[in-house]
Amino acid sequence: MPELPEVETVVRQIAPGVEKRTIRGLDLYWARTLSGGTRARVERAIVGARIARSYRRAKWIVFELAAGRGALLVHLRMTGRLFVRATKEPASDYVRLSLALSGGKRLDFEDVRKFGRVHWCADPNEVFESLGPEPLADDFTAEDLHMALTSRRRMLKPLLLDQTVVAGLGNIYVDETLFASGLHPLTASDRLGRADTERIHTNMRRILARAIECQGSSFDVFYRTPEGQPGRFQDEFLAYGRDGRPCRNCGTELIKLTVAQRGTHVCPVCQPKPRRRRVAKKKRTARRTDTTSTSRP
DNA sequence: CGGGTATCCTGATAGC
DNA sequence: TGCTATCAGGATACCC
Ligand SMILES: [Zn+2]
Repeated sequence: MPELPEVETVVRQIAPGVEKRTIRGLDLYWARTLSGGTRARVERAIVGARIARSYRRAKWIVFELAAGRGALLVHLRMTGRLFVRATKEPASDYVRLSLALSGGKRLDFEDVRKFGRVHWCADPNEVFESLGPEPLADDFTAEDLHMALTSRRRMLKPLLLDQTVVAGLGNIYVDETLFASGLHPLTASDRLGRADTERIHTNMRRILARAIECQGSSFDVFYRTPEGQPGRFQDEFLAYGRDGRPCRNCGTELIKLTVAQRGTHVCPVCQPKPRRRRVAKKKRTARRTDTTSTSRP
C-alpha cells in the first residue's frame, strides 16, 4: 500500500491525534508485528512515555518519545494502516497492535497481511543509517542522483526501488517516474547520461509532490487515509495499472513486464528498450561446439 | 557485486 | 455459481 506520499499523508493526519498524549498500555494481537525487543522490554520503555512528536522518514512513521524513552517506528509494508480511535470504540478487524493513549484514545495498527512492523528503538538513527536521501529534500540535487545511479551497474527500476539509494519510492511511483522520463526499467544505470538523470530527478519530485497533494493513491480496499478517505492520485496515473490501455502520450498499448518480481508497466514506444545491452548478461556458455545442439529458434 | 527466487501472510478477483 | 490460480503500494535472506 504505502509509498512516500501515502506515508506522508498518514503522518500528517495522525499527528494531531497522538502528539502530547501519553502511552498507557500496549496490546499485541500478532507477536511478530512488534520488533526491536521483547514485548516486556518494549512495554517497560514506552508505557508512561509521552509522544513528543511524529514525522516521516522514507516509508517509516516515527513517533518520538519524550524523556529519552526512544522511539516507535511504524512500517506499513503492504497493507498496514493507522487509526486513532476513542477507547470505547469497538476493535475493527485486523488490528495487530494497539496503543492505549491518554485522553481516552488509542492508536490502532491494522494489517491484513501482517508484513508491517511496529519497531521500538532507543535511537531511530540505528534504522535510518542504511537509508538513502529523501527525494523531496531541498538538498537532494540532480547531481546527487546522477552519482547514486551511475556509480554502479544495476537495472534502473530495482535501483530506484532500493531504499539505500533514494528512500521512499515504491512500485507505483517508480513506474510513473520512468514513464514520465521516457526510460525503460531495465536500462543499465551506468549508461544514463546527465539529461536522463536530470529528468528522473525532476519527474520524481514533481510526481511525489503532486501525489502528496492528492493524499496518495487508492485503487482497492487497502489504502485509506487515517480520516478514512481514499487518495486521489490514481486518477492521474499514466503508467501504473494501465497495461492494455493506450499510452496517454502516443496511443500505443501499454504492456506489463515483470522486473525484480514486481509488475512493471511501460509504453514500448515512449520507453524503448535500450539499444545496447541492458544490464550485464551473464555470459556463461564459453563456446558452443554445437555437437549436442538440437532445436534452435 | 548483481540478479533471481523464496519467504513472510491474507484476501480479492480473474479465469475456467 | 463455485472452485482454483494468480496477484498485490515491501523488504530481506539465500543462492548462483
Ligand atoms: Zn507511449
